[in-house]
Amino acid sequence: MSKGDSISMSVIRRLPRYYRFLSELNDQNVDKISSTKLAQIMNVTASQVRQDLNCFGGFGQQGYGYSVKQLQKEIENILGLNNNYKAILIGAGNFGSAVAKHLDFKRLGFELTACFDKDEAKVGTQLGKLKVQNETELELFCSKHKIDAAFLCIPKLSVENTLNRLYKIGIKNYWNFSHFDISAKYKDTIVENVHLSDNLMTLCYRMNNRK
Amino acid sequence: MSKGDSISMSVIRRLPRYYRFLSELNDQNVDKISSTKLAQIMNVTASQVRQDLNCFGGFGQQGYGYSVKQLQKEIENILGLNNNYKAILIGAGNFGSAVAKHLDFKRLGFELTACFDKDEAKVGTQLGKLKVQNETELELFCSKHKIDAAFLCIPKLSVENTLNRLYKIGIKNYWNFSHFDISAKYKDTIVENVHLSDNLMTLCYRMNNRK
DNA sequence: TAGATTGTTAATCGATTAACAATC
DNA sequence: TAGATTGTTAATCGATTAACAATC
Repeated sequence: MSKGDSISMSVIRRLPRYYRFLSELNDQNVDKISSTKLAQIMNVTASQVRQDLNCFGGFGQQGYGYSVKQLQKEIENILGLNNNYKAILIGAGNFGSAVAKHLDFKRLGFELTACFDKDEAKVGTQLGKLKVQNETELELFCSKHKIDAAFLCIPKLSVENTLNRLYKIGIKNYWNFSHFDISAKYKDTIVENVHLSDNLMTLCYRMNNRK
Repeated sequence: MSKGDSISMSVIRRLPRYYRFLSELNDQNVDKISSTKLAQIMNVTASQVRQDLNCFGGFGQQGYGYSVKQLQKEIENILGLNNNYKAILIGAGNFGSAVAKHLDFKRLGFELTACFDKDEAKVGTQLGKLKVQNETELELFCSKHKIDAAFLCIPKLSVENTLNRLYKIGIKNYWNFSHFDISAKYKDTIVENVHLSDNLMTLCYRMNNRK
């Protein structure tokens, strides 16, 4: 794997985990680490650590290891966490509120700029630092602000309609909490799905099949 | 792959998705489906569908296909969704509440029997059908009810302490929303992690690397 | 220099896809 | 019976691990 080749999703999905462990090491004032030690802490093989990192560049130094601070910074850049992508949240229900209030978007590459809901009762209420807006104002708001992504915390049946509107105004990156299969129907989109119920069913399977 | 061999996690994690699509087909009163058509709908290969299903048994009929209703039922049993595993939720914050209120646990193999929080202000408040209990009553409650799993919606720093208590009373199956690495430190546990922030960073990476 | 540890190539392992004989 | 589609084996592809020469 040489730089420039496209990176496999297996590697990409491991990056946030490297980033987290490196941040922790940095907080503990560890300043250098070898692939062997990092692998131990993270419960993976040293080979995998070196292979993964070398997809993006030679960040280490033979005979020494990796500088924790530098490596953390490199991964931060690879992930693009400094982008401050402008995002809007649709759906201020249970999950929408939890997401809005709980996550530190800034540190994750995003800035949450607005929340929308179609329930009149929710419109105008405060959600963290934001005021819930009426979903009818979606297009107007987005024409005023350059929005990069939408977090969809609405029920499956509402998704298609909302998606048509978002897609039309050029918002094509989604964080999707519903079971609506976005990428199948909307081309040129980037979708990350959160399927909590699939996850819970998997737990059920594994409990059911404990040896 | 013959029945009895242990199933790979890749296959296991696809089961809930099969289950969802089959449920939908069944709701639409479709009563038979071929691996080819199911594969089309789900955007996978027909080979994969047949290989996956045949890990568990020969549920189809040559020249005909699969009975939707029967296949759905089979996967329901494989996943163990009729178990009604008794679960408790720890942490009635943003995510804990959303989880408690939003998910239909019964259909996912669980029954949520209690919620705990250590914040006195939350104790006694209503969370869906449950009343939030003081976390100090954890052991007492669990000694009275046979609890199978715990949903951990508490911050990383609280996890270790709570986990010690749960582990001691024999609760070893966890749905973990924190970044605390449970399986590394607690043996003989089954853990499914929900790492929302990793997921969001992955979205960031992919936006950042759009070709 | 000697020791350590990377970057990278080669070997292995596992997962996905293709092919087709079995059979409804 | 002929057509369709499974169950299953074999081929391919990709991801992980091992090994080691390069080098700090």
